[in-house]
Amino acid sequence: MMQHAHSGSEADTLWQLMVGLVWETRREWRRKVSEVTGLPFSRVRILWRLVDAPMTLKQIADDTGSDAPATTVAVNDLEERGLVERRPHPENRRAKLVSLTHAGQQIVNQVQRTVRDDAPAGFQQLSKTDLAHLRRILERIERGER
Amino acid sequence: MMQHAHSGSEADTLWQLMVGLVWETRREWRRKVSEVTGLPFSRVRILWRLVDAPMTLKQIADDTGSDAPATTVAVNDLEERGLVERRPHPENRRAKLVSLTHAGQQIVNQVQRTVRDDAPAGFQQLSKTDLAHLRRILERIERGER
DNA sequence: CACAATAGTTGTATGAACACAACAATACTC
DNA sequence: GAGTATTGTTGTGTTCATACAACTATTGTG
Repeated sequence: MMQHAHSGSEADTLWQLMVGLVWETRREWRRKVSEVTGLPFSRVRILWRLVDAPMTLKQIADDTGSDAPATTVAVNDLEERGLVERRPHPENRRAKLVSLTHAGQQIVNQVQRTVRDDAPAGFQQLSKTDLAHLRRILERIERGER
Repeated sequence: MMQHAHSGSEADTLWQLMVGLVWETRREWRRKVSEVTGLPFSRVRILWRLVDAPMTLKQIADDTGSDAPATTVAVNDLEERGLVERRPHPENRRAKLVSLTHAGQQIVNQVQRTVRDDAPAGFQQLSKTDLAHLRRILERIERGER
């Protein structure tokens, strides 16, 4: 388990603890997602973000932390695979809206169906009360996020 | 925010929630760690694991999920930089023990000092009671891990 | 209208991660 | 002791991620 010990507040300490729990499980999960979809993980990540609504390339770039050229390449890749399509932006002729095709949506569904991301063993040992506490706390953290 | 919605148990749902909170913060954190150390993240990861005790290459490989050749290359790199040293294993002449040098330890210290990984804003709004709950629950999860 | 800013594209280069084949040295097992 | 398994090394190739330069088209601003 990786330690990120700091001399910060209790909140920071607990954050490190939480990160440690989550972090090491992600590598295997990513690998499975790639395996199931036959796509690089970065591509699946984009599909995921498009589920809610179409996005411009700029939005995708900002959201994924990659630059414009990388985003163009990624979207080209997805478009050539028929998972995504570019459409003109109704209000800005410079921009293009990228949206999921049916096939793209199916990929996302497939991942959700196929790639189990079960809670680690320790989770299963929590009492109902603890689970309720945890839910309340996590939701509070999430609400305060921004 | 990425969604990993499943139709699993409450524990799994909360796990998804926790993963979502942690996941998106890691990219930037990794970038900073690499920037500060001048090392690929995979190298720092190995240094981190050596803080507690020396490990054999086999152990490092298993622990990081990479294969033997990749581990050899990584340790070569770290050794050439003087951050790590190979010593014969006292009980198994096939194996070698990899341990941190003083310089290697300093890199780890430097990361801990330099790269802040503060808890997200929502954390700061938790009451003392909630923090205590959270600590207890996280520790329980961690103990039940294996 | 001239100029700057924004959105996207193309091309190139580089570093990182990962996987496999082939091999050497040591340890274990029948 | 012969055969097999373990530990580590070397080399090679592939895929991914990332960053930058140079460019077009459109929009906004003085």
